[in-house]
Amino acid sequence: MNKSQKGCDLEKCFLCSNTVPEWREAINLHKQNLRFKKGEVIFSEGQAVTGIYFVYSGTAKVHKKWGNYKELIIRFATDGSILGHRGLGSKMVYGVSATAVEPLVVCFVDIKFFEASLKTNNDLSYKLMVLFAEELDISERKMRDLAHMPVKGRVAQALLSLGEQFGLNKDGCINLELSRQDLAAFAASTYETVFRVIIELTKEDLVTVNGKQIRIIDRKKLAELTTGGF
Amino acid sequence: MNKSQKGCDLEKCFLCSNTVPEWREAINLHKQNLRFKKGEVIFSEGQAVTGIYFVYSGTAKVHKKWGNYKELIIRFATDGSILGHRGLGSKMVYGVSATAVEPLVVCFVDIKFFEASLKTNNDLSYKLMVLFAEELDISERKMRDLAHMPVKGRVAQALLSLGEQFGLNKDGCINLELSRQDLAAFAASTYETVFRVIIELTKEDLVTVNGKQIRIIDRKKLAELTTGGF
DNA sequence: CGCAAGGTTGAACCGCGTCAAGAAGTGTGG
DNA sequence: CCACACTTCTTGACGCGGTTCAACCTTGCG
Repeated sequence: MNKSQKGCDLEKCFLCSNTVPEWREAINLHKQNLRFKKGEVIFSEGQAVTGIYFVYSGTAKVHKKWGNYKELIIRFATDGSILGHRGLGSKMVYGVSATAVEPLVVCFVDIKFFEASLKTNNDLSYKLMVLFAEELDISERKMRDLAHMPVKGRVAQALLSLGEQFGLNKDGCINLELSRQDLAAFAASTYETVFRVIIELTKEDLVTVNGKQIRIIDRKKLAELTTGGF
Repeated sequence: MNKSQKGCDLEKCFLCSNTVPEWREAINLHKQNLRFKKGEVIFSEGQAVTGIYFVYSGTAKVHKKWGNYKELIIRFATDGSILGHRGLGSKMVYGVSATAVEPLVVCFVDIKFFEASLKTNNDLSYKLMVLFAEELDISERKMRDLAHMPVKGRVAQALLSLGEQFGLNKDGCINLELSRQDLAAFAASTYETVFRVIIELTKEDLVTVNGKQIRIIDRKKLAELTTGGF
């Protein structure tokens, strides 16, 4: 982890880009830029909340442990995303962990200052509220998927949403180098099962694989796997 | 469904109880009291958002369909809860359904008015934001449980949280008459499996059953079933 | 070159969802 | 008050999907 005071463009974060200038100025006084290498932990489940992180560049996974060996990746945070905003609730403890999966630059904002801002800046808290409403929507959809969708559908869903979030590079592959381990944790399954499912998807010409890269070929048929057939 | 203009005590709703008087007065002009019988639908997944509902009394289940026959109950809404607040996001469509499981009285507030209030009343949007943060926390924990916890643990978790939310009556039973079907949907399992699990729990002296009533005997051991053994 | 870390594959096991069928309640009309 | 239908409960048997374990094979790296 490396500190620096320059290079952070808060405009990228939607919470800041359209909000009152006072907040931007104020946050510039209180922010602290932090860098994390791949694999470094930003914060951990159970830790006391110290502040909130605005992702400037790079990627982090937001995950939750089960036992000592299992985890579930809740979401990925990229440019403009916010990390640790769950600290706002009543109990000031992070409910999830965040770990860099690509070299990460974030702006750290002290929680006290952030809370104070929210209480005076209506635009800010309104936007955060809307953001949360959307995350809740996603979260509830995922809960249903976890409960009723077979692994194949969950992998398809995982690939589709990764493609949407990270885009495709010139080869048409998902623009994120993700270990199979992490893909499995994101699809809420195991390494081996995800492996086999991807082979299946390859044989059905829905995706192709070279190395860690996965290219989505038939988005439509993939999407069909994610419906309950209503 | 039955309309009436009196008998709704918004003080019960934490969003109103401590907020500025202007909002309480304004909402009293815009609210509409609605009654729903057991089994009646308040709103359905996919419908356009019309407004937001404050639960005054009774109970509703918030659920999501999968295919034509499966569903997942996300949560239960009781006195003081809010329904339909997910409509605040960008796409104005309810992502879940809400159905009364006990005779329900709600205050309906038009979404336009509610949005306008949020944009001018900072206290209100701040509180809603905090509420969402807490719900997100719960939602993410549930996601992990769904992914990694076996059915027995999920049933235990379901019973514990029902006990917490609805309290216990004089017999020590969970203070909610819930069909086994609904309990299964809440534990994200099937009728038969939940049935068998409850028999197991009975034999292990963690709960007792008479009819639809379930009494929690050993809260501590139940809670043990809900951990991954860290 | 050798070890470590991840990739690949097969086989066994088992949790739990599914189906089926009978029992026991619950309501309804005659 | 009984007969009938209809839902909810209860139990057994079965089998599939998916996790787990274990072994072997790559690949990268010091």
